[in-house]
Amino acid sequence: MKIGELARRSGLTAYTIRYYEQIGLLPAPDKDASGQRDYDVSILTWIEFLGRLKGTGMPIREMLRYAALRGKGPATDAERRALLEAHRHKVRDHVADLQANLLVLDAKIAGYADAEKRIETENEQLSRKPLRARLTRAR
Amino acid sequence: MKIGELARRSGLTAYTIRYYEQIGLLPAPDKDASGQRDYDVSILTWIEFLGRLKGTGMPIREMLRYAALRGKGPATDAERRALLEAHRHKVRDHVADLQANLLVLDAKIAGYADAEKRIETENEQLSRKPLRARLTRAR
DNA sequence: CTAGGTGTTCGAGCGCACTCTAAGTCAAGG
DNA sequence: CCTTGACTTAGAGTGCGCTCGAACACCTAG
Repeated sequence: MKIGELARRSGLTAYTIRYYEQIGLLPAPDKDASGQRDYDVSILTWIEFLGRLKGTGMPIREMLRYAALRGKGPATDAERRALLEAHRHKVRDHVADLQANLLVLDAKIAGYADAEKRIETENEQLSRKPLRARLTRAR
Repeated sequence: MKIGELARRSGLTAYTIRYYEQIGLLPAPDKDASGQRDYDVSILTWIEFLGRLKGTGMPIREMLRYAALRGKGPATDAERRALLEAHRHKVRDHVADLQANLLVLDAKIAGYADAEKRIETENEQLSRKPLRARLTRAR
């Protein structure tokens, strides 16, 4: 698989794929006779996992640590697991934070909704008499 | 209140406070005779609210839109409310996303845990005989 | 009177994660 | 053959949100 196809299939741009390779997040693939990158499909699994880490806000530096451990083989399993667990903790905290902030946001929105209602009520009260007057006059 | 105290009380740095003022996120406060910023405590409420928006990932550009509406008075209430509601939607989606990614992370971690258990079991099996042998010899 | 601490402005610099430009190579199709 | 399009490299540029440096002004305590 050449870089263009990998880009299409992974959702990354070719630029990003080369960048990830450059910083060591993706392993350097084999190159064909004319120097073009030739990827194995298995890279997609790794990219997808990286996407999960990124999707949970893991900075690239930390993904690099994980990638480095992975490169060293199964002896690093425990360390990798610890890294993921630590990250999971952070993400959970972050989610809790978001939810707390959402509550405040909800309250603020509810405040606007109330204000709107009060104004509607006032308008009703203001228009009740003129409305009747109009109807009366209409007869 | 001078900028240093506001920094302490708001959690922002003085640098950030000036920056926020510069981009229009904070209103320009009165200046005293020698040109120093003199803040009203009420600014703290606004800063705290900005913190909530930031805490939910709202980009500064959007906070600026909100701040601008706020500056135009209560006529913009409906628009402000709409802005907040749209943002709330995004945040909720984001939280859902995070949680989905967390599930994948959990599965990955569980995978490491399983691998570890399998190895422990193997070690147990490998060490069972020698262990007994040792205990037997110890008597 | 002077040293230290806090404030001022303006513009430059930083860390992150890409994103793109330039100049060139190469394979396949018309 | 020649064009087209996908690829290659090194390095520059972008957008975001700060963060800091330099040079200077001012107040307060010793």
